[in-house]
Amino acid sequence: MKALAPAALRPRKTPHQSRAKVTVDAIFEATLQVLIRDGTALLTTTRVAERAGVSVGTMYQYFPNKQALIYALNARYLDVLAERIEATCRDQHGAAIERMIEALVDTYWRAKTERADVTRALYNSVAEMDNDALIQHFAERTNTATQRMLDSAADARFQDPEMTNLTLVTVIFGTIRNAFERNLDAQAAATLRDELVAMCCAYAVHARIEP
Amino acid sequence: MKALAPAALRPRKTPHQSRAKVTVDAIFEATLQVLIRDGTALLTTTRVAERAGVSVGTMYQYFPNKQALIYALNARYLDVLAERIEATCRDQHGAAIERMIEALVDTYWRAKTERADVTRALYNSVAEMDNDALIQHFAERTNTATQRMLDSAADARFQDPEMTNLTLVTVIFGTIRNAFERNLDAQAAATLRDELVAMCCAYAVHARIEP
DNA sequence: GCAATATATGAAGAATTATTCAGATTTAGG
DNA sequence: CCTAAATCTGAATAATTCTTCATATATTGC
Repeated sequence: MKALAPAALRPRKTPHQSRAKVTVDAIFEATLQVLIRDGTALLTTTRVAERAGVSVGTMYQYFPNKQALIYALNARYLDVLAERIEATCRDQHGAAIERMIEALVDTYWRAKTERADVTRALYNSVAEMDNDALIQHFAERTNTATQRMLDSAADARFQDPEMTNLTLVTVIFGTIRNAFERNLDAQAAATLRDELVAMCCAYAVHARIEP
Repeated sequence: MKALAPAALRPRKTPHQSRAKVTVDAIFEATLQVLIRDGTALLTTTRVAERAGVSVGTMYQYFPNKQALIYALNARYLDVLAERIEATCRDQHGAAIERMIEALVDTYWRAKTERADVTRALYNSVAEMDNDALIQHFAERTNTATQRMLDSAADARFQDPEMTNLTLVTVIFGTIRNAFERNLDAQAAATLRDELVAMCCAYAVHARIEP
């Protein structure tokens, strides 16, 4: 289900032996750590290799260039995030609309918050590459999942289900990102989270076809 | 009202003669154009100087380093944006809550959309610097403006005005950014915009103290 | 145990780029 | 018109960094 990367960013080869898988994982983990500790500007191939405990050449065996490495790291992250969202949608299949919204906000909020350093590091890294394809792919995946969930709501049928879905996901994901950037204290963050849920629930209820 | 930049990013000197002002403006404009045409990775000091029609040395007369240049460019952009938001808030002082929200969404949406290439270029450029101070300053300015507007609403008084304000601006700014990233077609974008307004209005009406 | 294949090494090469500074040119003000 | 201050120039410097490749080591399947 991974997004197909642009030619210049596609991995060179996929590891077959188990030690190679360990190596690639180490490289990913090292990249993330360097990104967190030193930031995008200081992310060099040698630094990554050093931290991963491998030589630079090894990195170039799997990634054609530095960009491809960052691209793959983000693809990996978005893949996990999309999976979590899909899981939430499956869990809430057939539930009440308000529970769906609560669960969706909860999942996304947690994903962004629980490792804030990772989130921040990856947000900052995307400038290094053409991330349109990634975002587009992520949007399609999550849209499909949330749409399917919404269509199954026990207590609601919508006038324009596609639009209701688009509005909800854009508001939820956008708001959470913006909240994240504001560095709110725990108190304000928690309240904002609740307000967001309430707001989306009120919207969804109004967007229903009158029962 | 500009944010005070971190020491290492502070401009070296401010132009006094008129030709110097022209130069600095040309440098800013050139930076923006290179950012739009070639992207962050290809933004080099020589390229900027070339496009601005000045020598590299001139650039270093006003900015201690490349980062400072990008920082100043973003500060400039956010300053204009904040001014536009403040103007909108002043215009709507004492109006009905729904008009306020409509106007706020309109202003921010327009600012992001009307020069999408600029918006995109600057979004991508922020990874090159420590932009926390900028975002924080921007948030404070706009928060104050919208709070003052909201408190003056002709038809509403709120239980928790600060929280209502924070929720509204976070939802509005966050949603618009996310919508922008989704590359929606004009049709979907327009509808989403309307839905956002409706959603915020419904929220605001519910957050009122019962009249 | 032995090819064949996969994986790892890291010094060397090539290219790019940020930044400086000593000197030239222009402007302002008296 | 003349001096001091402001502004501009751009070749040279110094440092960094990506990427390659010939060689070495490890693993697999037979």
